[in-house]
Amino acid sequence: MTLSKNTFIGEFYYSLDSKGRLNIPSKFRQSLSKDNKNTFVIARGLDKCIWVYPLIEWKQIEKNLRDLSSLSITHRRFIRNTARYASPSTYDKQGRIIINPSLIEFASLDKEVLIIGMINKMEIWSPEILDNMEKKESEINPETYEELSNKIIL
Amino acid sequence: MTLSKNTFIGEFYYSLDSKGRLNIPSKFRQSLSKDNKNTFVIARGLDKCIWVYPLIEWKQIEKNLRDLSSLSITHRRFIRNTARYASPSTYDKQGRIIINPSLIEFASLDKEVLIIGMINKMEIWSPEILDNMEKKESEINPETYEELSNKIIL
DNA sequence: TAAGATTGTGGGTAATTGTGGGTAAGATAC
DNA sequence: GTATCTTACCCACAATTACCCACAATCTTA
Repeated sequence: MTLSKNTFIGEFYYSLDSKGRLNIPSKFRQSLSKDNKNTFVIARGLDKCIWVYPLIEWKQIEKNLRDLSSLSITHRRFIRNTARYASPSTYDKQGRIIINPSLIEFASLDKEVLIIGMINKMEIWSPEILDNMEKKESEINPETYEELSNKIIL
Repeated sequence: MTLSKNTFIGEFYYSLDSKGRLNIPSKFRQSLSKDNKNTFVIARGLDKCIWVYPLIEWKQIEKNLRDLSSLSITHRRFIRNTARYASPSTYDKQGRIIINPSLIEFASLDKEVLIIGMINKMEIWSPEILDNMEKKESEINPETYEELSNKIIL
């Protein structure tokens, strides 16, 4: 069953093969709308992971980036860092995308890889790296948590 | 008799079979609205149990999560922790959903399972785990009741 | 009370999915 | 122009998942 279009939830352990190919979970493929043209945009995450956007979602980000004024140094740097490492990737008939070597290195990916649904995008992690980060990070800031609990009723 | 739509009350002891299938109580199925498309979303509870949302209820959560910006690390973590362990499950002609192994492990489920109606969702418990928790936890703090009394009229 | 419908539980079969490798077309370097 | 490397496409196969049928126990209804 597919829920909302272009929305991803769940976690999946998949393997990155010797050619740098990674399967997109079937559930994720099914939730994609046609106008994505079987294409994702792959980029550096803000954490030590890879972000994979459906084309449509990425276009929205591009639109938002356009609205940032380059007069601000912060804006310039943000746009540069976001756009610089992004690249499109169409999946093959088996449903696999190719992750380029520089991103594999950035996320320290090995053969076993963890794919996490993050609503508007997916994240690709080295399981070890994510474990370490979860341990290292302190608990979620209580104040922000309060703020979130007002917005979101679980 | 079914009361309000997509609202669950009561408790039921059911069994989890060898394929990880769990029957949804008939009473709960009857109270579901059509637009749920026979689908639930299963997720980690904040306690050591599993939360089962009707599709419609979950979509509201997704919508709220979508409005959080990934620029905030707290938001990212919140989205990750919420979305990661969630997965959709459509029930079969017998009215059963599949609980995936990682959630079964998380909630320490054995064959006998307790399903509790929690108004907007249901909870799935190992009866032993719930007993232990109830024993360990002291009574609900009287002050907390005072605070609640401002929000809820019984 | 008896007959029929509904419900909870179990298992078998067919379709789908994840993964590996081979081959041909295209790009690049010599 | 040829040789080497890269990239996209195709096929194969094992493992998992989804779908179907069966049946006993319970509940409903006439």
